[in-house]
Amino acid sequence: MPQLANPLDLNDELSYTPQKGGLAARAQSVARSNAAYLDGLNPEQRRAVEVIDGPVLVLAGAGTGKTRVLTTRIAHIIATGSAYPSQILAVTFTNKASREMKERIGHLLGQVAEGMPWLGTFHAIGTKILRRHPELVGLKADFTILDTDDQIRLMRQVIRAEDIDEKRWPARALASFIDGWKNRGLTPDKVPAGEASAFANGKGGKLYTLYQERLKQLNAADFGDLLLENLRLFREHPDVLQAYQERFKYMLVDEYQDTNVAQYLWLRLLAQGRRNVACVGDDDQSIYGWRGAEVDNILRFEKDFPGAVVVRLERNYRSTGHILATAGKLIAHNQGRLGKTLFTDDELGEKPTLTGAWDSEEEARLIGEEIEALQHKGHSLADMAILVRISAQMREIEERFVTLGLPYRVIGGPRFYERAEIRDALAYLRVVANPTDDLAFERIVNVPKRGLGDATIEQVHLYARKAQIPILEAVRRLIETDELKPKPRSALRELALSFGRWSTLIETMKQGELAEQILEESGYTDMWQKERTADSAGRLENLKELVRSMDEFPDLGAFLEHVSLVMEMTDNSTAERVSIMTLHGAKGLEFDTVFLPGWEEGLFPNQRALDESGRAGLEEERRLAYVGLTRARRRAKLYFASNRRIHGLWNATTPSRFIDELPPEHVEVIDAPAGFGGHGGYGRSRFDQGGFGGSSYSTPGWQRAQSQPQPTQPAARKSPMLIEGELVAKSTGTVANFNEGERVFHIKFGYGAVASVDGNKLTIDFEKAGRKMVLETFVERG
DNA sequence: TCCTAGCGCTTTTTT
DNA sequence: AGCGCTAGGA
Repeated sequence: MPQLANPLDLNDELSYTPQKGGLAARAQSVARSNAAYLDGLNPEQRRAVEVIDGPVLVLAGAGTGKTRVLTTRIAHIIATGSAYPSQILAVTFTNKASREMKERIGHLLGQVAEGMPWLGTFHAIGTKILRRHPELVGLKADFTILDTDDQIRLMRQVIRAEDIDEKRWPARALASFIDGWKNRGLTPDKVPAGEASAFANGKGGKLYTLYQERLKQLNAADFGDLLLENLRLFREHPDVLQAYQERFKYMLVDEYQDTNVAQYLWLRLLAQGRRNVACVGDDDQSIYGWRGAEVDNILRFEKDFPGAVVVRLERNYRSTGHILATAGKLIAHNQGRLGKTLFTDDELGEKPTLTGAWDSEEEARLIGEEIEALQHKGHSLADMAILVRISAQMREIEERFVTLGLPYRVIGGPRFYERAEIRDALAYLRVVANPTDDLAFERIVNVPKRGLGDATIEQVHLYARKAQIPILEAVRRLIETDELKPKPRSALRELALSFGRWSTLIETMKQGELAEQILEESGYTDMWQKERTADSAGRLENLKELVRSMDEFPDLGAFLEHVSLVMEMTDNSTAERVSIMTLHGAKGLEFDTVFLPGWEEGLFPNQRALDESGRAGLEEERRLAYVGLTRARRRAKLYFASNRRIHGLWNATTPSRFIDELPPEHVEVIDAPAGFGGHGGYGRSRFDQGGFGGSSYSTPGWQRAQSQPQPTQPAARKSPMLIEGELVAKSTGTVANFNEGERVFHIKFGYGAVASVDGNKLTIDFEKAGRKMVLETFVERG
């Protein structure tokens, strides 16, 4: 390799000699003593591990030992002395995946894999590279990484500066345009003209350019830039690219089906050097098309790398036979697959079950009952999960679990570092660590309230712009003049002095302690203590947790870097709980029992996915269903409800088309739910109806059935339906079909007049609630 | 400058 | 229904 000047001199690590007793040395001795790590691999896995030279594509179906192959392959490369750990590039999508991989490599080689500096997420590795050559892309080494929130605030500024109506062209929408472009590796000059003008009457491209300029002024990069700027770096500086191509003797990529264009280009540039690249993925589990992932990347791997070895992993070690057959039949309905058929030697096991519920509340109740039943049989709650299509489904399930006292945990809810109080605290710390971080400063300049309003902020902003200096510096200068009104002036002086003081403390104080002092002296803690709302105690608790976690890092800078790249807090709670999460969140996980509620048209497949992406959207939804089913080791339990509340309104729903695509011989249809309304069957229900001991008929569907006819509900149910029929017959009566002008009564909105009729949807002018659109089934003649 | 009533939106989520 | 944001008034 050519001699390169700093910081391109990569020889430091390339000339590395294995330390005595270090990772590589140990691994080599493992290899010499017969490569025990290869034991237990099936022939395909073994091939995926042992073919280390040249391009390899591993098509790894769900549960076929993908992670094992990846980690063993790394171990093998090291153990055979083919490369040092520091010469292997291994990329994942999530921090979780890279953590897991680090751990498992450590296990394989008998110690923690600290010697793998280039194992990480795309973004972490992109950042690492950028921090080595920041000046080549117009940044400084301490550049700030903006999260989505910062990003949108900055775009809002840009939009306002251009005098564009924010109502019509919200920053959020611009953010998704720009994100989309960055995902595709497009710098402002490369965006197709048509797309660039789609936003804000032709100003989209200009806004993108302005936004990028602002980022550079602020010495900041957003998530997209972490990769995009790498691409620019590699393209504009071939010597740098070459140095990395030579450094990375072997490359491994996890979840290759999820790569977007930018990531693909990045990988391709690096892999063009030695061509020792192994991509592992499953086209059937590609569920991130909506955020730019290109399944095509996996489909065209063989074209990009002629002569690539393709290995299919189809032996499934996770699920029992019926489950696998069900999932396999479902996914076979997709076209354009690379085509894998999973098989297992495991027993057939239990058939997946399908249960129809009256409404979503009953669905939640049935799930709760099933969980309790399993629990009584000795199953652990930790081995069960409920996988939903959208987060909104979680609420009813949670409510039910709270009623039952069933411990649960929601995975992937609002994230710790995204909570307002945490972001505020972090903003203080960011300014202390880097006084030029304008966005952070602006965030907390008036939090807690210091009597600084828009007018003052605007004034400071203007001054800073004119003088080309950071805002905090502008504040320092302005308070020496008499341009500010006395009150804001003294407030700003106080704040500037505080920041000056805190900055000097960095050297001497441990970061956690410093944070505590800052939160105290700034009045931030006070602010929440004074506000006695329901959640203020929780917020103070979060702040404490933040301070506590900070000291695990060597210094403030390391902590902040961690926060911006790893937006999650490690959850150490080991308590035994049922997990509730979205199907997306479940990828890569597995459970003995998986509950899959909400298999209804419109919800799953999701109507919006269908509307926006048509057939491709439908296929992605189907892959999502496949992912859901294949999470189950022993039991998969599917549910659909006939009525579901959407945005507050009850809607009649039909079962998902995916249900019809399941193989009947492998699925058990649970007939009438064990207890319409709770316990026991028909007779008991009748008894309950008398109202003794509290009626368990509390579902809206039931209440509705009691109050009015249900002409739109097909009489599909068996015994419960009969009861309902009886009740329906007893209640008011006539088949509802409303005419304009008719006076009606709605249980919630009261009396009103029908303004127009559209199928079963009525637009009604309510006397109290105004004009609303409601379903016909919710009103009666008044 | 701060507070509040009203309006509009609402899939999935990582980094 | 529920939330967040904005505009407009005190």
